[in-house]
Amino acid sequence: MLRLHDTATASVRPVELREPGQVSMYVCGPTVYDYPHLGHGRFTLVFDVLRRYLLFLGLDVTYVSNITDIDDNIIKRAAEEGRSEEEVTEEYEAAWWEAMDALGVLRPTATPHATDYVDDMVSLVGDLMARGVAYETSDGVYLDVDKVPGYGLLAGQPLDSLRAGARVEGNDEKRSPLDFVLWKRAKPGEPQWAAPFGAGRPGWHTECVVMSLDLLGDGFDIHGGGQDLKFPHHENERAQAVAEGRPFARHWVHNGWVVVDGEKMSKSLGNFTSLTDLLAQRDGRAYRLLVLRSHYRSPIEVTAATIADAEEALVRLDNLARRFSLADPLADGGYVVDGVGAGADLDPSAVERFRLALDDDLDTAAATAGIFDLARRANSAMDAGDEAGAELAARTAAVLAAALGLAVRPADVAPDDESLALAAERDAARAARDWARADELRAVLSERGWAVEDGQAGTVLRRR
RNA sequence: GGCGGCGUGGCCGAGUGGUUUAGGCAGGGGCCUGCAAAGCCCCGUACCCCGGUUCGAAUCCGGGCGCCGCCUCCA
Repeated sequence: MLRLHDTATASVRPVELREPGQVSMYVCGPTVYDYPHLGHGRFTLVFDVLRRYLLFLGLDVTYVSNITDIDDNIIKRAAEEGRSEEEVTEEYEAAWWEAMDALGVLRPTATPHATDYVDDMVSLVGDLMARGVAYETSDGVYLDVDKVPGYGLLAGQPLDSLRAGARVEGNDEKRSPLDFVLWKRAKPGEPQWAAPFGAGRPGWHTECVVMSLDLLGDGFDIHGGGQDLKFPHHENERAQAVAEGRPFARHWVHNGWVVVDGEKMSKSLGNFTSLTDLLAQRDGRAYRLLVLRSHYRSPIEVTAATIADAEEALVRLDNLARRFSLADPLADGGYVVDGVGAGADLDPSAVERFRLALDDDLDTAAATAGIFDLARRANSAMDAGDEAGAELAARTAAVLAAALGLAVRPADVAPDDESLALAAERDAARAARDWARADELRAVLSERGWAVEDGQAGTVLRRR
């Protein structure tokens, strides 16, 4: 039984599904006006891992994640660069998917775009007005949060303190500082859609509630996102659903920050690091492993050193894959279904440990530790001549790693002919016990970027 | 100001009222090896400070110090 922390109750509790065997989850996606950063990488990895674990458990998962392709930042960016909003969103959405693929994040089941849902959003806003919970001002339509029962559930603090802390805005026709915009009237030259309450564009909080309910239905199972979305974004999505009388998410899951020098990494602080840049230089699996080794609700520090640390750890797993000629279970880009249930031959106690760890609020750190333990057991058994036991442990390690989306593979780049010739020459030298020549050739190969190991069949080359 | 979180061995980073070690990286010693690499074994006797509860606390409670976050666009 999977238990997850639920922001609405501020506790870890069992995930109770709307329909047995079926999981519906919605994860707030990016606003595509810039390249993705490390924070985007973290939340997509966290929820990818959750999704994969649900799949591993044999559940059907519908995973919806939106693309926000209309918003103030996009308009601003387009104006700055003298091009259309569409050109901006097209470029950055492409960069987004490229990064997701490099991270090995499974594509969502559905990827709704805000601009495809404007009609529905207009209907929702009109309905909220008709119900008397939304009102017009000179610049748009706002939700009257005082009319929403239970507003503040996700914020985790008294409404009064939220009000006290709310920024005082210049144009204040709002009835409460907590009221939020559902529809923004268009200024001249801005993208706009017709609506009974004036041409304009939807507010950010409106798109997610409309798209999630449309694609997943009332009372879907899990709604996820970064911590900062708890309030006001998710609170406000929920408020609209509540005002409509529709059951919303059953379980709220929020992941922790990426931290730089002890501070939250964010666009407003200007200390963010591009995910695209990271992936251009490093193995995407290293970032996944880094994310897996900490708890999803804890902050993680991402630096060159912590990435390098993860890369070294990955080498250990790749070496295991090489030693045991393990096939990458994710080679086809898919996911792993429960090895035991599916009849795969795995170490049952290791699988049990893995499941206990993940069932406990997705403790990927403990699950990952188990995988490294399996690696040691596999190597150890092999050294002791227990081939069957070794292979069982190794295979289990690879499958469980893959269940978390971590491909373990030899990762060997095929050596070029010249290097192979040098390796063959070295074998000849070794056969002739010409150690000086053999060492010399190792140095040459090393300079060509190969780690040289003496296997039973002779010189083995692998990329350093 | 309101609310919340954190402080673990050289580094990253889990976890927990005592019994069994998180795990990884780096470092030291050993085995293996022609020498290495990979692998295996051993090692550092960690838990911010001060009180309290308890047979026993790093883990619970109180106080202190330090750091961080949310309340505002933000994953």
